[in-house]
Amino acid sequence: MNFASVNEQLDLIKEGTVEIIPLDELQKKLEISFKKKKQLRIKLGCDPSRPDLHIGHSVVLNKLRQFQYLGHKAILIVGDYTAMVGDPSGKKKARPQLTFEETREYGKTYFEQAGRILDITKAEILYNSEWLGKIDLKDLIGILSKFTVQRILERDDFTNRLKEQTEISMHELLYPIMQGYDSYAINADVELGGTDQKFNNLVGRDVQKRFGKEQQVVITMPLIEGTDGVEKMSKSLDNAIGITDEPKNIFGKTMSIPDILIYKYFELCTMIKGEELKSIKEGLESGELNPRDMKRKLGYELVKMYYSDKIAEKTIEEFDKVFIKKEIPDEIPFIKITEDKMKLVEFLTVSELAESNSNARRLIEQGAVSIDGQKVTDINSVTDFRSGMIFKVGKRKFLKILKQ
RNA sequence: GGGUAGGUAGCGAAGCGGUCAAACGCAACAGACUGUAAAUCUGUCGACAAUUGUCUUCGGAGGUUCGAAUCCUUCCCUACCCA
Repeated sequence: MNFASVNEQLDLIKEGTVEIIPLDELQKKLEISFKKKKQLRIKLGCDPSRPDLHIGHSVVLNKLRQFQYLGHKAILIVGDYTAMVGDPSGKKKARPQLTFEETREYGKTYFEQAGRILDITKAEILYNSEWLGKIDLKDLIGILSKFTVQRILERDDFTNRLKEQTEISMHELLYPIMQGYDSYAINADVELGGTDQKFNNLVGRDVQKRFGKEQQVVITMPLIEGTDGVEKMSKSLDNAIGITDEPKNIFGKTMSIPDILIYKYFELCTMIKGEELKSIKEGLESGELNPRDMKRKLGYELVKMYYSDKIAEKTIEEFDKVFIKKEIPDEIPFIKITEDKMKLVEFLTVSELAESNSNARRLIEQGAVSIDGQKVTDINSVTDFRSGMIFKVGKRKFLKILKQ
């Protein structure tokens, strides 16, 4: 294994990070690793309950990939133990407790998706039930006695929640310690995480210290805003660009982000680095580069990352066709129809172009529905089906009729 | 164990006996416009039926009333204070 020089590694690692705590320890670790030709162990914890990854998750995964590229060992920890215990912290609905089988299944999905970014074959994959499951109450009390309530409550989240009077359940207080114990159990040299994980990851350092191990370095990465430009990217807020989304959706959603987010996405979600990245930043700031064009490029890069350059080109073409030239895309989903005619409202609902009959009527009233380019505004209209007929609802829903 | 404040549509948050399918904000959807699924503006945003009608919703279950999200009983859940 040949490593790049320590300084080269450091420069690359620093890119895009928020904090490296502490930086000099990282340098030391890299020096030792370089001398002894020994891989550093880079830990990333993943939550098996939500296996749909989006490009917000990719920020940290990209960093992990970079470590792999530099020759280090990526270690993915699946938090199956915590998932099996079940986290009831959602306000009203207790999250369902996952079974062993489910955690394995979700874990698998996670690796499948993370594998689009990482070289999963070279990563070490561990389930924290392996060691957490063996801790009995006596051990746990021993571990807990090394921490104070004050220390755990220091965390901003908890302070805020106390202030805002939202509940904090007991096990949430334990989670940082459990996560920290993972670092101890696997001898992590570095732990990666979003800035929201800073506290947890720092507790990892404490646990390692208490148990007489070398402490890990904590690297935090920014959280990115979702396509709305305001809230943190998250699937439940419906502002996420999923890495398994269809190409046209990855591209389209990218085109819908506010201009201020363009650079951030380039920096954190694509593989563009160094000079090229810098010129994008400067071009956008000076106004030399048209934000629209940069968004196109961003969308292209993202589709390329998760699919291929060919598909990315095709996606751009289709986008131009539909949204700029207002034409019909090449590939349209189709529906097989046996009836000769049907009320339009009813058809829109059964074909799922509209959610309900009421919704279908609204869409027609709003002029959102057209058949073969002819706008339909009569909510009582009856459609005679013909093979090849094309329905358009709103800007981006198309459906072709195949008569049988 | 005692007390207090609460649980309202995807979220946040009004309403506190009829004019409540429920203000307002955000999100979402549609239209216009454009540089794009950006910004801005306009409209829509429970379901069914259609031109203002019916049905199901305001933590759950009962009850009072011509009439309840609004009052009563009871149960469940949450936060805070006291013990």
